[in-house]
Amino acid sequence: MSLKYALLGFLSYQPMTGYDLKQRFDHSIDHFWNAELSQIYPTLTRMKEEGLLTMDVEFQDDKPNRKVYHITNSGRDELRHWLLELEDAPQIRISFLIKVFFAGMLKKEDVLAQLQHQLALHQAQLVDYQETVRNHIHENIEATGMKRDGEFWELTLEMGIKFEEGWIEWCEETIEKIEGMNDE
Amino acid sequence: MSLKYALLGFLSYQPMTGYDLKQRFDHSIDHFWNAELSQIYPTLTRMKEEGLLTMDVEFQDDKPNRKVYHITNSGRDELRHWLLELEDAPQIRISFLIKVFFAGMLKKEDVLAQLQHQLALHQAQLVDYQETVRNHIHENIEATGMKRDGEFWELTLEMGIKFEEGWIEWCEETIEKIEGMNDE
DNA sequence: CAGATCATGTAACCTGTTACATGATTTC
DNA sequence: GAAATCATGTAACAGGTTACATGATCTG
Repeated sequence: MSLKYALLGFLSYQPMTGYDLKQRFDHSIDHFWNAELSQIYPTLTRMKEEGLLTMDVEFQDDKPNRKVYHITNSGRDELRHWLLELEDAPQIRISFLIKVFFAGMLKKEDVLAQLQHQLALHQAQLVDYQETVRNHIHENIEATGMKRDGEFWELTLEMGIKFEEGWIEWCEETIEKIEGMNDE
Repeated sequence: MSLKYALLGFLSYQPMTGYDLKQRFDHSIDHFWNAELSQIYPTLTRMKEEGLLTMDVEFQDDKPNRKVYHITNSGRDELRHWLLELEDAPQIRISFLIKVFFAGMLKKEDVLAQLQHQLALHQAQLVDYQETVRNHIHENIEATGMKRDGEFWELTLEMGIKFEEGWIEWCEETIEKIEGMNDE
């Protein structure tokens, strides 16, 4: 249940609603984690029941009331404890590689179409990281003055960029190799 | 439902039992996909009901009967169709990066311990790919004579290696950066 | 006038993991 | 004597996605 800890993490910065948290996910950690509102809301409710959060209601006439969640000391302890737990290597699931694995039954041109498509996706993703995501992070650092934390935010972005660069290299190398195969 | 297509892929090579298929998963595609027997068995049953597979029972006295699954023409069509569908960029979930993102609240040495742990895991994984997995693939190519297919099997391994190299580089760079930070 | 933003949720579904059940044979 | 191999499964649970429901205000 990593979602819980991501929520605790953001709430350790400041009290927020579920809706606010979803925005933080979209703008800061989308490149390695995200969640839908339909998952966030019930999770916050459960975390409140567990004593990790408290909730204040801000009444609104025109919209549903804002439910502002605050982290408790117990929540802070649990977050800190989780952050210190050594993490296993992530397990990978890439259905695209299943396609590559069984691509022997396809014509060269069909495999190449797949690879060129992936290449384009990863090139676009890389640009998005280097521009949009990087800007979001920098804006956040300036808006909050959280310089030390910001260094860690940037490190996660660097990993995202490294991933995409790896994909792009592999796609390019693979396209060349396949072009060199004889299509018996 | 990529599991279905991975099963169809292996069964397009030759008829097999669920147990055999699990072994193929472990030895060939574990670095980007895997499944438990408890998921494979019911999936095969369902695929048979869908007409993608047929089943022969080989009676055994001492062990449960072997249920050997064969791919049907319909199964082959569905596999081929899926292989041609352009794939979206894989979505990533790396809980370790949540830890990095919120590492600002930790002491330098605690963050470094995490990173050194990850570094070691990825170094070990890389060696495993370069040795064990590569050997499995080569043995399979020799045992089956599937040279053209084998080229694609190797390409997926190359991607696994590229991933691990990326992780290792990032860990090393990150460890240096963090060592250079002042721990206020 | 359509679509995004704000703001909350519930319900059904899909995928995958863990635990449990059985049991003979082979290997260390 | 313990653990791995062969061979099948079921049941409960966890996590995440998609669809549905509501509704005002703001933006293009």
